[in-house]
Amino acid sequence: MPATPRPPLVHPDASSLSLVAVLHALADPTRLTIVRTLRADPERACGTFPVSVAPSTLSHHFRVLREAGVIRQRDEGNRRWTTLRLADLDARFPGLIDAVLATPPDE
Amino acid sequence: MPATPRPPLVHPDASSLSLVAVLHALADPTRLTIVRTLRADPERACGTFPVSVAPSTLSHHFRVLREAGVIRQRDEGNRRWTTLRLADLDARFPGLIDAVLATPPDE
DNA sequence: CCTTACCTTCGACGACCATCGAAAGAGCCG
DNA sequence: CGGCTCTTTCGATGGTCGTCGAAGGTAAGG
Repeated sequence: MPATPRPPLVHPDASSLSLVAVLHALADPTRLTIVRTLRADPERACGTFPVSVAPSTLSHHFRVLREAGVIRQRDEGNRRWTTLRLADLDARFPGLIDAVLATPPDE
Repeated sequence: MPATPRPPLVHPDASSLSLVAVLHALADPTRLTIVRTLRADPERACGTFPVSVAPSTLSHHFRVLREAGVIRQRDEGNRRWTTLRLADLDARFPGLIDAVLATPPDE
């Protein structure tokens, strides 16, 4: 039995993003840390984020962000690379992600 | 026993608003309708919002918005008037509330 | 004083959420 | 093949959320 390849990641279209879903995805401290980290470093592997939660919990947060359209992920070998969908977000909700990212942490 | 007057409403300072709390307050369809209605009409009584939930549920949503610093409420006679804290929000999170309000409903 | 209007609080209920550990899949390398 | 790394899925758990109805309290007016 041949090994099945990784199932392709699903990402919502840029034009179909839901405001409530995006706001909900951003309304969590851990996910906000992920988004802020991604702004500084455009592409990171999953295991390299400065968050203190279990790997399975981190995977859950990536799924929430991905299904809301906040991040895009692609597989390369053993790693899953993550990027911010900055242009898509700004086209759909102009100024929103900039306003969120302009606020420093711990405030 | 004399009747006790209405307890004063508590509102967080403009400088102490939490980004996560504001995003969470906005990440709900009913509360988003309240905020959008308030943009068109600067001051409304609680019972005059075009939402289809029970009065007790509406009261709950007002509390979430008020404690996050999104709205301000004042009592006058029997009615409770609600306003958007637009200036406070824009001073604390520049562009955020504008970006949210720029997105039309049902999108 | 009694009634009506307005809004809130309380208690309850079902749904969802953030979190974890255990297990497993896919890829890479010796 | 065998082991190691990276990441996900599954099941469970404790907590929070949105919702409602019932009850209550304040205000205004007959």
